[in-house]
Amino acid sequence: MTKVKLPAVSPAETEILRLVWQLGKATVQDVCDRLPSKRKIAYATVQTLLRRLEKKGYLRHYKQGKAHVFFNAVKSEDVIKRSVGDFVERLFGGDPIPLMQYLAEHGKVTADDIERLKEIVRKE
Amino acid sequence: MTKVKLPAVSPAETEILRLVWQLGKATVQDVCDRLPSKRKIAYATVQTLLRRLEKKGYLRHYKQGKAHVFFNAVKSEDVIKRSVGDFVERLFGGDPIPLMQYLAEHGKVTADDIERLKEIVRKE
DNA sequence: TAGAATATCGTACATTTGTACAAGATGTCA
DNA sequence: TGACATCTTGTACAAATGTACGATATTCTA
Repeated sequence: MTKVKLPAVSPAETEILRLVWQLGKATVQDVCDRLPSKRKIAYATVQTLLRRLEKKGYLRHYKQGKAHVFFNAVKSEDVIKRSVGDFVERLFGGDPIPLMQYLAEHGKVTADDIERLKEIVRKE
Repeated sequence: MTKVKLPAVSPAETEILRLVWQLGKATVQDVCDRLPSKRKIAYATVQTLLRRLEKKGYLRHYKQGKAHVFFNAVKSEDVIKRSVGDFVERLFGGDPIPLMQYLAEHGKVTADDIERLKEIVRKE
């Protein structure tokens, strides 16, 4: 297997990476535009984050006019797997149930949502 | 309200904090002992983490013999709320459902677990 | 085609984080 | 009481993180 371990994605990087996933592909400007208005962060900062994500191997880019268009270079599943795994490990000692309970209680989760989860679990 | 915003808890700190919660109260040694055997980390490092957690306001300690016994100083709920909130925000844009789905698929979650979640949701 | 926009690039820099050694303080047991 | 085992304290330090300025390059547009 050719699985080279990628460097960890920092929180701020994660935030940006997610937006790129969401957009499919995106320039620095695109990402800036999609940032929640609360989140005040300079264009240059977003740029640095994108650069770092590329350097770490999570993104790539091609040029379009003078702008760089970034796009995903790694299955987002993989990033999620690792992030969630890490997170659950540290905060819940690896047990996902307490996290799900917490989310059920505090996230706006409906009975329907749970019903759908049941489907998922059944299919294993 | 007297809610002073506490400094963020770093990942490594979170790991340690959780162990203290689990133990109720704990000396440096106690924490070291409960570390998963995979996790190789020096006594002194654990100590630093505990010191930092205390400085940040998450822990306190009293003395017992020559050792410091650390204990929780903030409702763990609060820490969890913030950590999970942050995490979900960055990786899922604030929507808890995809995370739950991910967990349902990849965590070892049983139908029973889901049933219990339903109870929780119902009670809102 | 010159200037206005808009991008990237190089660089910087204060903090935070993760990790830990060395020295000094303190408690314990023979 | 003195040696031994333990602890805490002070301190260090490299790497990662978050944030961004200034200079330079590249495109439009009037």
